Amino acid sequence: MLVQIDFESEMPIYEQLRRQIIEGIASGNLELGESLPSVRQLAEDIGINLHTVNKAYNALKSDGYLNVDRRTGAVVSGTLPESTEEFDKKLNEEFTYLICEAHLRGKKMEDILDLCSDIFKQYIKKDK
Amino acid sequence: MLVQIDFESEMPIYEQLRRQIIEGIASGNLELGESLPSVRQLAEDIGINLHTVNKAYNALKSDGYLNVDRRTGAVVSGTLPESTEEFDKKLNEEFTYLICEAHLRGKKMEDILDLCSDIFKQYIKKDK
Amino acid sequence: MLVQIDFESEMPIYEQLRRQIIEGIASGNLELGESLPSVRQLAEDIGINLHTVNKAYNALKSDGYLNVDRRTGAVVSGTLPESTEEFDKKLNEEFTYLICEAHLRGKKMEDILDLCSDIFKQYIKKDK
Amino acid sequence: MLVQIDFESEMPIYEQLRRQIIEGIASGNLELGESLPSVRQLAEDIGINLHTVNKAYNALKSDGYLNVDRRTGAVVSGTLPESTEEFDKKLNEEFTYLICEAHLRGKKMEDILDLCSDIFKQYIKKDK
DNA sequence: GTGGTCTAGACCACC
DNA sequence: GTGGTCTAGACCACG
Repeated sequence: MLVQIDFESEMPIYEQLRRQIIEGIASGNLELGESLPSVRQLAEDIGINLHTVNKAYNALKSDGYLNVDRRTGAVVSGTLPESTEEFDKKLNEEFTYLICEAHLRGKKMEDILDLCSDIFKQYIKKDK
Repeated sequence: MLVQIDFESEMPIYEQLRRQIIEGIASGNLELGESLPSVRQLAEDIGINLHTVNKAYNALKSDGYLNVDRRTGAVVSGTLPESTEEFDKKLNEEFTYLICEAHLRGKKMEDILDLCSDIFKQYIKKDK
Repeated sequence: MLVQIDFESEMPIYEQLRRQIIEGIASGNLELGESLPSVRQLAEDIGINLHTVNKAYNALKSDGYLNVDRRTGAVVSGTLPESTEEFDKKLNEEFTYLICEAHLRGKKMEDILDLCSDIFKQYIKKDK
Repeated sequence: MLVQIDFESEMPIYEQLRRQIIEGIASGNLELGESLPSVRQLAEDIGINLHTVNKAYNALKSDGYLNVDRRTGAVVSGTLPESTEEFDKKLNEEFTYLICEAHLRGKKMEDILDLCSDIFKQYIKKDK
């Protein structure tokens, strides 16, 4: 799996990494149960500090996406977390904001729905 | 227009404010050309720092949503900004991440499309 | 509130700190909504690194005991987290282990119950 | 006696093993003077490293729960260790922390005492 | 002045 | 060799 960090971005590096791993799992590039590189290895590959990788891994761990300990290293969780009320709320808020701004920029409802369908078709290759 | 700040949120106050103004314009609660409260006034109403409101207004100005000058105060732009390549890219990235995580949490494509439609119908009341 | 770290202990410093803050809240030495020292301040007082304090604060934050952000610093949460199935399980396991070992060391059921009552009476001064 | 290791747990394997042996002795599943499997055997049964079993056995030995030597293998002590001041202190500290956190999660003194009684009745079947 | 992020480098526990 | 902990010091975002 390829990781692409934008060092100019306002988004923290660990957050970019976190998101890309989530996208990797969703798209099937990372399979359930698959091992991830060690923090040191990945840090070296990307050219960042190992603590930054560690932070991303631990964030994913506490959300239930990864199992990570010193015995096994980091492994994609075998069973993914269920939807929580909190997540639904966050999802709703984010979508609301994005759709509002998209509307102001001239996007129609159709455009948004098409965009979502396209993303779904392009990224989501495996049912979990 | 009512502004609701969540002081416990991870999201910076100025960003919460910025988003609510965008949502206000999209929903028609704020009309094109309408005047916003002065920086000082809004800061006092919400109970936040004056610089925080300023930061939100300036961010909206540089995106073309507001016109701000010393004499007239802050006014919603009469003509909203066109969609830019940069914006499309950001929109695509955000949607991609959200949809991937939603998928991992068990959401189906239908759920997402329904959510988008619902938001559109609920929030977007006026064509610009 | 007084913090006492045992630098010889096997228990990580941040974990000792975390526990003492929990005990402080339970005993009423720290009131709901009360501000804690800044990470820098507390780190200096104790003579440890600020990142270590930060880690303790963040652990307490993610368990819902503290609110911590750069606007307000660290504050004891106004509403404490509810009991979760996970917590109950952990509690049960820990008590089971401790009681078994205590039994092997000659403690009777009465001794254990007395110990628990005593701790309750000594530490828990306020109903939340 | 059945040993159940949770490889996902934060707790080191040797510590899980150590605790389960203590619980086994307390519950009477392991009798005083009873032989334990050899390090090699147990390691193979559980599917863990030989050194890990060794570490658990040695910890139990130095606490007086096991006699371990090259000829006889590991045997549950015929006479269990007395309570020490050090142990009492540890017990007190652990109970204090657990009770404080339980209180914050809404447990009443009654709940805690009931839990302790239940565990005692369920686990402790034989007097030593 | 507050916490957040990132880097760097050290030592330790576990397996 | 793996992650965990701790230290140290720098810069930034926020209010």
